[in-house]
This record gives sequence, C-alpha cells and structure tokens, in this order.
Amino acid sequence: MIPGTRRRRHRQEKVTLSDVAQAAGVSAITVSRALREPEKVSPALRETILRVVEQMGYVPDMAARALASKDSGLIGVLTPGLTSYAFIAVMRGIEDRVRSTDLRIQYANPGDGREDDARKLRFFYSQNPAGIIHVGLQHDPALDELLRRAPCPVVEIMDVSHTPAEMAVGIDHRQAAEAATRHLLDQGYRRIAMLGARWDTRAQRRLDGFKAVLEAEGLFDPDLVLSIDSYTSVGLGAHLLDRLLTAFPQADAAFCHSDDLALGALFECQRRGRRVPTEFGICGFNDFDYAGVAYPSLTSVRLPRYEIGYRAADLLIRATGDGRQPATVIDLGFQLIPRQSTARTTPQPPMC
Amino acid sequence: MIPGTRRRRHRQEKVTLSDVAQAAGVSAITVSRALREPEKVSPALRETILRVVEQMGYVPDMAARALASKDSGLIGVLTPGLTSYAFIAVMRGIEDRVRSTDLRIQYANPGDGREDDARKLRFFYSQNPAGIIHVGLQHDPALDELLRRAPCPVVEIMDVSHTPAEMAVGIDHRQAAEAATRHLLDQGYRRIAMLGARWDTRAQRRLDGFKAVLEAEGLFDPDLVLSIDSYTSVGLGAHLLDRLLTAFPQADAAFCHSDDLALGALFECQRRGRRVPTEFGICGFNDFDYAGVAYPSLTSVRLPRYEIGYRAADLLIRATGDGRQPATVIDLGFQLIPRQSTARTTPQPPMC
DNA sequence: CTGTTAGCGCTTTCAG
DNA sequence: CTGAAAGCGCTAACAG
Repeated sequence: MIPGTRRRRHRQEKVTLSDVAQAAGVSAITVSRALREPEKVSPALRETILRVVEQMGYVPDMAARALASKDSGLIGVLTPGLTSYAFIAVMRGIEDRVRSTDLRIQYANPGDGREDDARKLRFFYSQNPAGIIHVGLQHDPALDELLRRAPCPVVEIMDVSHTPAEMAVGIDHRQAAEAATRHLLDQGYRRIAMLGARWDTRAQRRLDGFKAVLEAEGLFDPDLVLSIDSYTSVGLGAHLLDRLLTAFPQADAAFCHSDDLALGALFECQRRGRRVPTEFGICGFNDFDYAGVAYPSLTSVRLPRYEIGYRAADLLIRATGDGRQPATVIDLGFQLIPRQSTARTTPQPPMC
Repeated sequence: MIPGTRRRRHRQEKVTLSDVAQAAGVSAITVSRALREPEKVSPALRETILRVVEQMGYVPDMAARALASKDSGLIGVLTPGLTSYAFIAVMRGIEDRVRSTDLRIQYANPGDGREDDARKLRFFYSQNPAGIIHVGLQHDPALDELLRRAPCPVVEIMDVSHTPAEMAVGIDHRQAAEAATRHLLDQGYRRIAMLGARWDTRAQRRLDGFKAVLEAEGLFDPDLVLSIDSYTSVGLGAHLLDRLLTAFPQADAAFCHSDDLALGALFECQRRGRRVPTEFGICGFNDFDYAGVAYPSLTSVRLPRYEIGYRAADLLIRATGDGRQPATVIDLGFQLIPRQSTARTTPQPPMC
C-alpha cells in the first residue's frame, strides 16, 4: 500500500447537503426535506433527489443535524451493570422497543463511585439526549438533584423502592427477597445464609427483606451473610459457599443474590458431597436461563428484565412524543419459581 | 405537580459558551480553551472562568463541538452479539482501554441480515466517528467495501481468518476447533458430535476445523453436527444433547460451540445418568467463568476476549493519534484448557 | 496569552 | 410545494 493512502481515505472529501442540492439542481433545504419528510416534496423531485443522494454516497452529518434541530435522537443508558449477564435481557428489551424508531442508544458504564455516575450523566446531558435510562448503584441526594435537572425525560430502572426523579420501572427487591426467604422457611430450612457480591441499593434492599423475615422468626444470624465486593460470578458462588460451610457447617440453605452465585454454590455442594436439596437448599435470583436446566434445577426469583427494558424505552419514547408525562412508578412484579434445589418437602430429591 | 412544569424543565434555557464568556468578561474562545486546553490560559483567568462555568452550570454542547472540530470523539462498536454473554468480556476490555481517554463508546446491535449491518455502519459514519470496532456475522463483498470506505479507522475483531479491510484482532477459530477436536480424539473418543447455535463466520470456521480433523481419521459423520439457529444458551445445549442421544445413543463426545451449550449438555448427561467423562466427553468453547467451577469441570478453549477488546480499542486510539497505521492482523491465540469433562484417560473420573 | 473572524452542515423560520 | 436567509454553539485559523 502506498504510504498516505489510508490517511487520505479517512479524510475523503465529504459530500454535503449542498453538494447534493447543486447536483440535483435544487436548494439544500429541499434535499433535507426529501430525506426527512418525503411527503412534503413532489414525487418527481423526491425521486431525482434520492437518486443523486444514492449516487454521490451522501451521508447526513448527525452533529450538524443535532446542532440545527436541537434533537440528537439519542437515548442514553447509564448503568454500572452494563457488562453484567443480568443486564443483557434488559438491553434486548430496550433495543427491541427502539428498533422501529429512528432513535439511537448509547450505553455508558460508570465506574464505581457516585462521582463517575454524575460525570457520565453530565456527559449525556452534553449531547442533548432525547431520553435517559438510568440504573443507580446507590441513591444520593446530589445525584437525584442532577437527575431532576435533566434536559430530557429520565427513567430509573430495576428498583422501585425509591421515589424517582421522574419515572421508574422495576420491581420491589425487598418483597422479592422476602418471598424467597419465606419459601426457604416453608421448605423447612432454618439456618439460612445469604450470599452476595456487590452491595448496591438493590442488594441492600434484598438483604433488608431477608433479614426482616428471618428476624420475625428469631432466625437471623449476621454471620451467615457473606459477600465479596466484586463482580458476581459462578466462581464466587462456589467460593462463598466454601467459606460458609467451612465456618458454619450447620448452615442448611442459602439465598443467593444472583443465579450465578447459586450455580456456584450448587457445584460446591456437589464437590463436597452435600446433597441438594435434602441437606442444603439453594435459592437463586434472576432466573437465568440455566436455573431451570441445572441438575438439580435451581429455585429462583424471576424478574421481568426484558420487560423492564422494553417499558423503560417505551416510556421515554412516549415522553418524547408529547413532552409531558405524569410522574410514574411502574412495578412489574417478580415471580418465585420453586424448583428442585429447595424441594425438601416434595417427594423427589433428585440428587444424583 | 403543576402541569407544564416538567415540560419547561426539559426546555430550560441552555447556558452557552458565550453566556459564560460574557459573565466572565472574556471572549468565548478563551472559555473554550480554559475548558479544553487549560495550560494555554493564564492561571488567574482559568480559575475565574472555571468558577463561572461551575456557577452557571454550563455543559458544553457536543454536537456543536463535533461540527466545529470535525471530531466527535466517538468510537462505534458494531456487533450482532452485543447482547451475548461472550461479548461482555470484550466490552470490558474496550471500556477499560477507553476509560482514561475522552472518547466515548457507542454500541449498536445490528439485527440478522447483512443489510442491517450496513445500515448501522452508515449510521456510525454519519456521526464522524473516531473509530469503529466491527464484529462481522458473515463476510460479504459489499460490506467489506463499505468498511474499506470508512471515514475513520476500523478494527474487525474476534476472527482473523479473513483479510481485514484495515485491522483485525482475534483468533483463528479453525485452529481452535482443530485443537479441541484433537484433544477429544486423544482422550479416546471416537463418535464425536458438534453442537452449535447460530452459524456465523466463526462458527463455520470452527466446523471446518472440526470436520477436517475428523475426516483425516475417517470419523466425520454429518449426522452428528447438530444446531438450532437461535441464541446460544444452556437450555439449548441440553436440548441438543437430548436430540443427539435420542437419535445416536452411541455418540461418545460433543464439541460445543460455546460453554453454555456444554453446560447444558453436562446437565442433560447427569439427568440421563450418562457419566461424564467416562461414558461421554464434553468440550466447550470460550472458557466462561463456570467452566472451571462446574462439577465435573468443563474442558474448554480459552479465548482472550478481554484482550481482544482492549487491543482493538488500543489500535483505534493509536490510529487516531497519528492518522496512519500499517494494515494489521493480530492473532491473540487461544488456549485449550483440559479439565475433568474429557479426562477419560486420566485417573480421576469425578462423576458423582 | 487573548481576541477576531469565519464557518462547520444542517434546519428553522418565513416567504413566495 | 419550494426557496432564501439566518443561525444552532462551538472551534480553527489567524492576528495581535
């Protein structure tokens, strides 16, 4: 390759709207209209213009468009869990709802610490976004204030335990944890541990629910709450269960903050020869695809993650449409899915 | 809330650069410089300006900046696997490399079909991106041409079996499959199946490698190649193995296109009471976190996914820096990780 | 170190 | 239905 070729390629003369206009013998604005509001241009002209556009390989400049129209068509999605398995389904929901529109989605993954959260949020603001979907790691007043001052509609998702600045879609994590914990009690487990990873708001809420239910029975033991501040993972689940059983062999069940922890816990039980569910019960959270497939299958709490994403995007799109929405909190509910890993009282203990 | 309040909030008078300039008693360009190249402004002025910026809550308008400077600072990541577990590590790599820069990342998830791929690509082009990271589902000439005409550096990632338009980072999927298949042969398996999901380029390359190795031994049987065109998942792995063993009970091993299929296959074996690895060997792909934790642990092929993301972003950033790069193909290599699920010849068959 | 002058490429008026 | 004028908010290029 001739040196310099590539550089030149990346600096190709850009075809602009007026270039097209000139070539088509019309004014720039007409080309602009032919592209964005075809019905406002006579069929004949429209066709000519579109042909020229095609021929010249014209690509509109979004920055110029955004500057002139004050509409970036951008939806910002801000979540510290962007690179988490649980968020995949949420993304799919968002993408599916947005697909048919001309909006784009831009994801951002704030690092830990609320400052980065604020920084990324400001960054979105600087792009004149059409809407923002926000997943908070924790709530603090400064951030809430920033959200309240957003230049666009904002939907806070995943958790609805907190009054949102504007709109929220999610579930009540405390209730979900209560249901899971009660289920374990119902199955006859008594020394129930909780396995977690990072303590964000939602995890905290789940701990609250867990604790409340056990305390009511006089069964809560803070020593049985284990966690490590890192990404949740199957390996971490195995590790935590190992720590638990080493320190407290009498523990007889675990409520895990996520199904990957639950799966790791299951593997660790198998490794130790501890029978599930007879000798140890495991309840996960999220109902990941493998929960129902595992052997024994894993009891879990199903969250409507896809729906949360879909609804959030939908709210944004509607809010964009008519400019005003009543403050909204949408609780999409959860579902406890009892499976083999806690089926102590039912007649088929399926340990191999 | 008073009707209309929210709408007004979202249309707040925007503070512009000249507002700040006026308030600070300097010219707009000085404020601009104080923000972007602080060292070019005298300390005293700089401080005053930054204070005013803070006070007025000024947020720069990226669209205007991009338009004026022809630099959007945007890296576009285009992949049909955006919402796949395997891509999470790649994202982390990209994010980590980009974090310290002032570049932003915008992800896009083309639907199936090469047309959508081209559409999304054009869409990135319209934003004057600083660089593009592309994961192709399949290679076709039209798309290659489009990539070649990109207005910015482009890195194609994951697969290096194809000469890229410009730069590529990934591994040789054919070789990886060959290594896995040979490993299964070495362990004494003879009736080896392949379990897959969607047949993208990489999957096809892996099938090629698989086939080549088995054909050389006269052991290839097309009936043992099973797949369903859908998202890969643990459930799908279980389903495919069920189909396999129902139709061909004599099959004695499976090379799976992904560890989730492998895990599903493992569960299905356990469900059927088919011992792993003695009666059936399982080799996965990707080395997801659970492969080493499963019981029995899963043999897999480790891909440097994080590194692929990191290097891709790095290449882009360097290319952005000096404008020109030699055409590059970086093969980051893979690693076969033998574990219990294929340990037929070693002395510890760990089935429970 | 600071300011002036242009203009990025497009869309919004407001006229025909 | 089509066009002319003006300017979105910012930064490059040149001056001082």
